[in-house]
Amino acid sequence: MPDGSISDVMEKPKSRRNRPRAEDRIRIACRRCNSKKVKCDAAPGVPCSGCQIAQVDCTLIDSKRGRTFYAGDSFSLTYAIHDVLAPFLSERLNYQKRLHFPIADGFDPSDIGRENIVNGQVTLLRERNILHRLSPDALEKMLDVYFRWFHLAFPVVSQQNFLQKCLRNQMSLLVLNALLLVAATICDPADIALTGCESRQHARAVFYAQAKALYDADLDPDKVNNVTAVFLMSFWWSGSNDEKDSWHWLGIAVSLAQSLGMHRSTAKSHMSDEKSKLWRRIWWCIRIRDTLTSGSIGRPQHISHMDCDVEMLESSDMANENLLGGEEEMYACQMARLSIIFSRVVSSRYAAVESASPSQKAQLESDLENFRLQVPAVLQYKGVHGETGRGLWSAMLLMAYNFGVILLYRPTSARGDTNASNFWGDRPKAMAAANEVTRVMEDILSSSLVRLCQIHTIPALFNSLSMHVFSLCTSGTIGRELAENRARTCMLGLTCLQESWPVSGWILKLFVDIIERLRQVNFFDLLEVPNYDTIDGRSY
DNA sequence: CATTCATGTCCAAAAGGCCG
DNA sequence: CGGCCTTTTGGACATGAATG
Repeated sequence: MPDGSISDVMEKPKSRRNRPRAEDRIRIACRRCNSKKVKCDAAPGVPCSGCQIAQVDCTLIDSKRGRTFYAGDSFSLTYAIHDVLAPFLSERLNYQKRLHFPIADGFDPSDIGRENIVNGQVTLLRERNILHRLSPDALEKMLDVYFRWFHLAFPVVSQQNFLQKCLRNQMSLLVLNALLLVAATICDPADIALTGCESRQHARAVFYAQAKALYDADLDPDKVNNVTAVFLMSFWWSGSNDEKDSWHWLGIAVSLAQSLGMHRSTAKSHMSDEKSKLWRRIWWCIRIRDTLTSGSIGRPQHISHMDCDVEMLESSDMANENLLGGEEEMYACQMARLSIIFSRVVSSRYAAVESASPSQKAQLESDLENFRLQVPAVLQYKGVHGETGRGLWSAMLLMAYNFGVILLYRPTSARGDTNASNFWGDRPKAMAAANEVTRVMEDILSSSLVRLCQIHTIPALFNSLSMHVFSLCTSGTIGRELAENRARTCMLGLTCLQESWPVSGWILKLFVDIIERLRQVNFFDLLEVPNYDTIDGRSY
């Protein structure tokens, strides 16, 4: 054996690569060589020897080098456009009547492939070293919290179906983690320990990281799962410089949903009744959240009313989700109705281009009033019951309603040109709404259910706070006293809310900082701003 | 300029096919 | 079934754009 000497064998584990001469490497290989992973010698205009022998067309691969493409940031968008939207559009031509076709269908839950998908998801998380699994007890507890306190406001998953899949270990880890992110946000402080995390924020971060990794890796072929998960991820917002905030994830949810055609009626698409209902619920949840988010952070709405013809959400759509009373059942439907009006308030009053006419304004006013009148009796606010949580849904609805009222009526500074500012502003109505929000918050605070508040409580409170500060600057002694107390209640509410929603904390801090600065400049001497920088979680 | 990272090439080992 | 040849595939390393 002339060659197989010992030294040869010893060499093997190290590097037995004889410097590949960079010279004979070709710039771009042809398709065939590329797929076969063999050396290619194609020159411009001349087929490579491999293809010549095989007598096939020698075409160079479509290289991505030299193109401006940053995969990380826009990954989600890339997915939405290339993977979902493109096939949708290309098939659209021969698809006139039916709006939804099989290509958009997700996997059947009973699919054989489901196990592999779950395994693939676990593998990815393990590789990234971020796999965090809950004990069966903890999982059950968190799911319970989710379905008891969140699901009815945003019924984006089918409870029965999901729980069954959990038992069979076939649920999408993507959806599960997004769901746990929400559960960790609103669960009882005592439950956090069950998850094995140090704090609520830690738990939130853990579940978010897992969901995001799974989403980015694009491991779940079920497109509806992706929509659902991304929607739930929009409840994540870590701080003011987090680019991937609620608005970002919502935008993706909207985009993915629209590319599936969720914004269109499914009536003519021969879809199963159950699926049709689920789609309708998901779509309305996205819409509700899109308008409320837009109204609170002042960015444009993703969804245009004109593009949608999904039937209004009805309580029958919520069917077979086990309901305790009428209140929960009606909540989402009422929010859906409100979101339509809310959306118009935002787009007509706060559009970049002013176009609303007095009659449109009057229409909005009467629509809001009528909305309140038609709210079913079970959802009319009659206080919050601390033990059972009864009344919380009514409270949330009332908050959202008043949030809309404030947005519609809040007066603008009288300094500027008065024409434009007086057109919309109606201070007494805005004040009344702010006071009502404050009263409701007071009830919630004394019921110790703050952590269960929906996220729109924050902008509602914050807007009320602004109104109180407004009257603080302009009222007489008694008015000031009242306004001061109300402002304090709002701040207390916002402070408590930050336990669940960190956004609340930093918005409040920003606000307090600004007021501090104004005081120093002696614009007006304001209320004592309590120091909320450090919160011990108990005694406020 | 150095570093980082996704993308691309192609070596070499494994797997597959065929024949006597 | 062993030897020889072809095809497939894992993965080391090169490359170049983006970024520090």
